[in-house]
Amino acid sequence: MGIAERKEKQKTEIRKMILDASMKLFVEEGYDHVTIRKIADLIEYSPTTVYLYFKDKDEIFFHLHEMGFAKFMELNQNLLGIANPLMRLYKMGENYLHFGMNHPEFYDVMFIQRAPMQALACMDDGHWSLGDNALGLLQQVLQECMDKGLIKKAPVEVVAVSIWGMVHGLVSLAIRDRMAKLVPKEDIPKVMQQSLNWLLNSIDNNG
Amino acid sequence: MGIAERKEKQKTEIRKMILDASMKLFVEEGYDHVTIRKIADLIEYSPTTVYLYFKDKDEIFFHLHEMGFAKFMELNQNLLGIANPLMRLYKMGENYLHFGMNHPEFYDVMFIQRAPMQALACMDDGHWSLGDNALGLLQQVLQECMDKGLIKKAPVEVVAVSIWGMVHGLVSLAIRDRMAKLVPKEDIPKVMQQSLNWLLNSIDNNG
DNA sequence: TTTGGTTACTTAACACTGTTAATTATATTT
DNA sequence: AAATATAATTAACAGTGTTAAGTAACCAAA
Repeated sequence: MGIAERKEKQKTEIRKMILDASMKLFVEEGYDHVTIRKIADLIEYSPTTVYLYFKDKDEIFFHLHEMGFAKFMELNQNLLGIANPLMRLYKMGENYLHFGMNHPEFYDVMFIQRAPMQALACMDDGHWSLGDNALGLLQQVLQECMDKGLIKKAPVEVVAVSIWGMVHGLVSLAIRDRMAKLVPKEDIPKVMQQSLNWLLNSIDNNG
Repeated sequence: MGIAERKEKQKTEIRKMILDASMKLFVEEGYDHVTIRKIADLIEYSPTTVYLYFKDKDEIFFHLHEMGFAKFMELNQNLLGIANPLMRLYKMGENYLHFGMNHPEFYDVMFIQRAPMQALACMDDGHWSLGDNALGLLQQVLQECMDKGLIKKAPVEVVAVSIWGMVHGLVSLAIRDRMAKLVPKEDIPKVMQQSLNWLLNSIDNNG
């Protein structure tokens, strides 16, 4: 059936057009400016056509959220060459902070907005695999650090959540302007770096 | 001028009515369900009347944000009796976590949403005094701990931002459903507690 | 090739949202 | 009582997500 195949191809093609348009609007104008009508304008279809390819707006944001994770994974390729797990842990934190500050829109939809999680809840496998994988990596590194006696022993889940909590807290306070009045805007990256240093130093056995 | 006084009184009375209605909607239905028209319905005025008392919706959210801080300060009264600064620091963290988990809507408008900060930016004194005061308290406690040799010495600003970052991170991840898939919902408060314990233990000199 | 049926897409509309200009009603002052 | 200033309203604009109903395009069988 060559026809069915072609149809399928066209369908995924339009899906891609919609996501590309959403992405463009998202990156250039931000979360709030991604509207169904603007997407439709960009792909030169009527607004209702969008609903033939996606259940609702949340589902589109879910895919943007996935693209954000892909971008983040890409950035984390620089971890592969680092043998020392403690150094790798440090670099992971640095990557996280950099990603959040350099791509606040993506960070927003990945970790702050409710939309993608609501779309996820309406899916067959309601598992947040991308987020879980990321935290899994963190847990692995921590376990390795503990096994080699580089950091103080403690339940990995707790330490992982704590570290993730801190870097997420720093980024989200910053991009939602809760730090600007307290720490001069230009100093924020530096202070974040210092916070990360301080935390990892506190748990370092040779600190 | 008794008339001017009475007028002034009426004006602030209607302002209060608007804020009370907003608060009611906010607490009962959440951030997204606070609309100008619903507020107007509750106070039995037309929607446009709201604009005679508040510049825009963000300004209303700014006041809700302030009410949230008032609520939080109230909760923190239990710190007054604690002489040991390290114990006080611990209780502060606990209060923060409890407040966030028990009043997610308030936490949202206080630390996550952009609206109140935008309203604040349009004011004469664009200073986030409430947030800054809260962090000031944290810095004081930390300084006291360091002076008494209870925790390792480090730049207070850095440690303060780090701790705030972590508790904020934990709460905001939780209330935006980023932890639910990873930590069973009923275990979240316990894990948070453990995270706080772990962090404060890490910096404790007698740990 | 023409008919019938499926699929793809659009038009029109609903029920909302924040916000503003113009208008009416109310209260105060002359 | 008439003129003026203030308060509140109606009507509307320009958006939003989303759905029901109608139209055009394509493919399969007669």
